[in-house]
Amino acid sequence: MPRLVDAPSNIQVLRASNLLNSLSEEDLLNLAAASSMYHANRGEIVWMRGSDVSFFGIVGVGFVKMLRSTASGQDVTTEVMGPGQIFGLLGAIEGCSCPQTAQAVCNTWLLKIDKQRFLDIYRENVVLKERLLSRTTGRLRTSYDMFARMSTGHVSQRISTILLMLADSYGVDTGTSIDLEIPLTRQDIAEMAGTTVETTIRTLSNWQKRGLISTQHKRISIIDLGEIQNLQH
Amino acid sequence: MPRLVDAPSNIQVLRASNLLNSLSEEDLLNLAAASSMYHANRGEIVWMRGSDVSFFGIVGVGFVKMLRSTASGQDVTTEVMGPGQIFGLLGAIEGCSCPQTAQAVCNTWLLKIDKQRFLDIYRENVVLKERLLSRTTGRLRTSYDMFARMSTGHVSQRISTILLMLADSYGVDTGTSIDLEIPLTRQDIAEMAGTTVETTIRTLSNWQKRGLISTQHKRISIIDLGEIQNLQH
DNA sequence: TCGAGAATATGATTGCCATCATAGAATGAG
DNA sequence: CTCATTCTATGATGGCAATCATATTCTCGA
Repeated sequence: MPRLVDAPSNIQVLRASNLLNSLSEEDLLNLAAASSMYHANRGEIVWMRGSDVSFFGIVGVGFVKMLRSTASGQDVTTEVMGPGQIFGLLGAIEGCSCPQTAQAVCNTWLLKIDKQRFLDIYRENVVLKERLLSRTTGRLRTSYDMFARMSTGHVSQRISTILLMLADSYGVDTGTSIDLEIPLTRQDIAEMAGTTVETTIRTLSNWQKRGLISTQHKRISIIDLGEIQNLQH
Repeated sequence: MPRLVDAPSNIQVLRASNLLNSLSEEDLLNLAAASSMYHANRGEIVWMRGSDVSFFGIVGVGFVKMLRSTASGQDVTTEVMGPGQIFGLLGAIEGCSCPQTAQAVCNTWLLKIDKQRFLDIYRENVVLKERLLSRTTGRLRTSYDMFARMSTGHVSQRISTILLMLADSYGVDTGTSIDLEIPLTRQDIAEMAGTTVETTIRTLSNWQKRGLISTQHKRISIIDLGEIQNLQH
């Protein structure tokens, strides 16, 4: 499979992380040396839930989704990580295996960072701890928010919530529309909204006919943001 | 309204918190002096979402639920806090208002702790920061887990998940059954499961007829744990 | 360029669950 | 003890969405 994009450098990816870029130059170089760039093909499982890996990851180029399998076998996506975002770090610090599965949404370059080397730096760095707490608090808040929205309401409300969340994180405002940078299939969106592919397709098709969004394969653009927001009520 | 239970002492409640009990005796007494015991009647709003309060709380006796109102006006309960548990702390540290509403599930004694006094202690205490991160990480994990279970599956699966979660936190194993210590109405459970009262009543009635649970007013006992767990599949 | 496979699309049908309506039971405050 | 109020219970009904089935379109790699 072709690697459409060149690999970024280790240090480049580390600097792009707004959690780690507070580290000293020395620590950054140290970490860069203890890391390895890895290319994951679309759909590739970066790691499986419960497996004990010696690294955590930062997305360099591309996107990784974190998902859980429910008892009934259905996959549910909890988060989508983009460039500069870290995944699997909390498991590394707590010393337990990551409870989620990480899967590449598209062809992705990611930096695998050695847990041990990071922990050596982490243990002595109070600022890093504070930042991490702040980041974790934010995620917790978002999670509760999504939880409240997802556990109630109709499918169209849930899907609109997902679109708006994605637009918030990975949307590019072109003036006439907000384009989502992530190549997501209807299946991907269905897994986030906790519904089926068919229903997702029907919903998005309907919105497209009404001119609220436009889609070209896996690329979605929000045209009528106000109306999408209204759908949440 | 009668106060069925006597108020615990400030220091007693502080010691019951497994986050704060690592503090020095001096700090604990200091905090105790900056706190005030408060009695909330059943249904009373301890604080409203978005309001800026100068304290966070620890449950002494009773239970407090954290809830959010969705755009459609429906309330969703995200967490239930029992004796020794802290709520509103993250908002205090981040310096923003708590994004959730706190409401007493039953007549409850809670300790209101002054934010500022706590922050003075917090800032200098690395161990406390680590513990808080650990606690927050755990909550995040639980939240994602609930999210995955709640955003998919049938109502009976969702309600069984809620019962099991409650049993895990507040269940007392009597040998023949697991009794939930929290007095919850069907409405309360419905708000946690993201469904309606009627459906919750039907589901629980059905389980009671089948001998899986027994209920006496607001008290629920799980009789056939295995079968309730099976319902999740 | 072409073909296999993935992704999107759409119809038909079933069934779960929200909603509305109403009634009975239990609780607790005075 | 009593009554208002809250809580539980249950029926009837309609609609939304899951499921199954089947095309059609689109992508990407050979």
